Amino acid sequence: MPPTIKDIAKKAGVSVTTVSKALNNYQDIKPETRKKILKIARELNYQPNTTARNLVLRKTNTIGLIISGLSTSRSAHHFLFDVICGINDQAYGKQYDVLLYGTNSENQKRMSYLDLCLQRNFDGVILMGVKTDDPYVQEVVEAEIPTVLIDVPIVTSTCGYVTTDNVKGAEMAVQHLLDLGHRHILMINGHRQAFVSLQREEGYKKALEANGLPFREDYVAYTDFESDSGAQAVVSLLQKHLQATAIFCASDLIAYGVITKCMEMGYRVPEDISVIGFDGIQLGEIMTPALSTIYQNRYVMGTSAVNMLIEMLEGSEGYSRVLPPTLIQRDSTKAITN
Amino acid sequence: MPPTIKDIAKKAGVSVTTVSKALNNYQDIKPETRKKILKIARELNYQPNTTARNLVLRKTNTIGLIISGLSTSRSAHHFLFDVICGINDQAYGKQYDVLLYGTNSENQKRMSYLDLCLQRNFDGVILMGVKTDDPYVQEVVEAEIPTVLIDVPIVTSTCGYVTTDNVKGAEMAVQHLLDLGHRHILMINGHRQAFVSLQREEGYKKALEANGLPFREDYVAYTDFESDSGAQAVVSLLQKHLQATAIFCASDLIAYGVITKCMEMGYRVPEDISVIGFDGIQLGEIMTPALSTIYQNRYVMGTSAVNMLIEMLEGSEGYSRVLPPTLIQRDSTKAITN
DNA sequence: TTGTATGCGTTATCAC
DNA sequence: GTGATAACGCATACAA
Repeated sequence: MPPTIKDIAKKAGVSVTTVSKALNNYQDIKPETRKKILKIARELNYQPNTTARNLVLRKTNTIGLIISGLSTSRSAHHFLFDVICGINDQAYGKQYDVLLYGTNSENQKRMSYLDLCLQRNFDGVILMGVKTDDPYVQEVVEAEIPTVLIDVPIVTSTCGYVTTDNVKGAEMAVQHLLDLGHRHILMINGHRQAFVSLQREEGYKKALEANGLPFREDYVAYTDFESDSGAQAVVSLLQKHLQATAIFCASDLIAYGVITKCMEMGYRVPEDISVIGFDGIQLGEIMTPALSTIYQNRYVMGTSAVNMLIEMLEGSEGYSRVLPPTLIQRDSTKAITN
Repeated sequence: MPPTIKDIAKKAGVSVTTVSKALNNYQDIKPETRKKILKIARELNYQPNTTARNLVLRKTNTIGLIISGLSTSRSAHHFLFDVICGINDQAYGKQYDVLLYGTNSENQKRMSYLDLCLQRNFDGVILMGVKTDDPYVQEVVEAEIPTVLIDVPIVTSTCGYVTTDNVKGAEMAVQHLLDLGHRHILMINGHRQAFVSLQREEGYKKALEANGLPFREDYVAYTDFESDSGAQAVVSLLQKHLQATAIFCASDLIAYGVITKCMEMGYRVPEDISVIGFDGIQLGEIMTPALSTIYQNRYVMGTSAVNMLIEMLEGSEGYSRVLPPTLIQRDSTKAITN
């Protein structure tokens, strides 16, 4: 049994009230008493019981980090890990604990968002990985528990979100290809249940139209963000559109699958076809050819989310924080030659 | 304010005891009473307050996942993420929560292992990423808190560990090179403060000696497991040992750095020099040439750790679980030609 | 089968 | 300055 304030009180010959006050730096305690109490606490190696503390203070100082699709997605870690690091570091600095809770679309049906949060007594939560048609997307606004969403654009008095400017990022990617002279640019998107897919497609469209080019639906294919499905998608897309000279991929992993498959099919990248990705994960540097891509700062997404959540915990309303993407030019894109 | 058992009791016209018992499936409750109570609980959307529960039960059902070097290491996620997924999945299935706690060597000095665990009221902890000279390595055995270490060989009544058989894995890697005819095999190891480095070096040594070859200290260089330092280390090592035809690297990232640098220096891989890694991360498939390596099942390390911890929580003593590595042959190793 | 009383470790109120 | 005492929400020994 670890020592409690009661043990300290007994040993010091004072009441628990006095001990509690001394330990919590109240000013109405005689300096000598405080000193004595602190000394005994140190001797006993006293550590306050967080559970008891949480109960009476009605605050757990705990952030629920709810991640949908944590384990199910093979590719998740490339994106998630840095965000988690950012969250962890920032939470640590602000004296908050992080409870990791991995879930998926199925489990979301079994336990409601509100129930989950109520049971765990989260002060607030950071929610990521949810799809547009996941139950939690609706429930999060009704629950009225301070929540920061990653990459899901919802703002209410208790909900905010942080995301990269995906529209802008996609525009930059496509504009980069246009600047290189490409006119027939395909897009291999993620799945339609991801907000970022919609946004990146919008950016793709905007860039084309800003340059007087038509948006063609049949230029776009959908995948699950993984390399395998990217590879699969590119085959039929390229066969249907032999005039294409460039491909914008909604993730670096898609781009990897696409490039590999293109080479298999006899295309040279970037000589015959330029490919650009999205994310800026380490993989892109390592591939041959090194991948041109749009970088999003995942670590900052994490720290921003924690900061926003804490602001909300202190009374602020939800808002949005949209981070700027960056174009990274490497070897998978090249000016068109003819 | 969320509803409590008191609210239910009032509404049902019974005592809180009855409610508590009904909710916890005690058998000495009249079926109708139970039914009524459950109905009201559902109506109010009652969720038990975990904090209060933890306090009285003296059990938090929470596993502390303490990771040293979570953010500091650029390469961490390749290894860590899968372990975390395994831990999360298994803990979820066994009704345990996972509190993520990232730390580093510095912070370990500021707050002792015991204090950290006492404050958070962890039932048990899974500890990973610690170096041989980190404070927690000593403190973990004194703390007497059920702990499972990842890749740190300590067994006491309250400590166990899970690891890959690194000696065996290294032997397999080196034997693979020997089988291909290589006789001058360099090793680029991780840092000396990692247990796995010591073990992999031992395996390297054993394989050489089993084949009647001498172990030469000057054939081994040390790095921080990252690609950059691998690249750096290989330069001087190769210059000193021009007869070398193969390199065993203690991580896939080191191998990547090594291969890149070798090519820069004009070597062909694997024609002039064979390179094998350790870990089996996705990067290896993507590199050119695709990396031969030793695969360790990180997800199972995670699930095993949770299982072991729960056994210990139920009274079992600490033990060790050593998982088998697998050789993956790809394109970075080749039979010697001369 | 149900209720009363007590305690888990802490903080807060208020009297002394 | 200090100390009873109640309260946080829940579980349980024991009495009824």
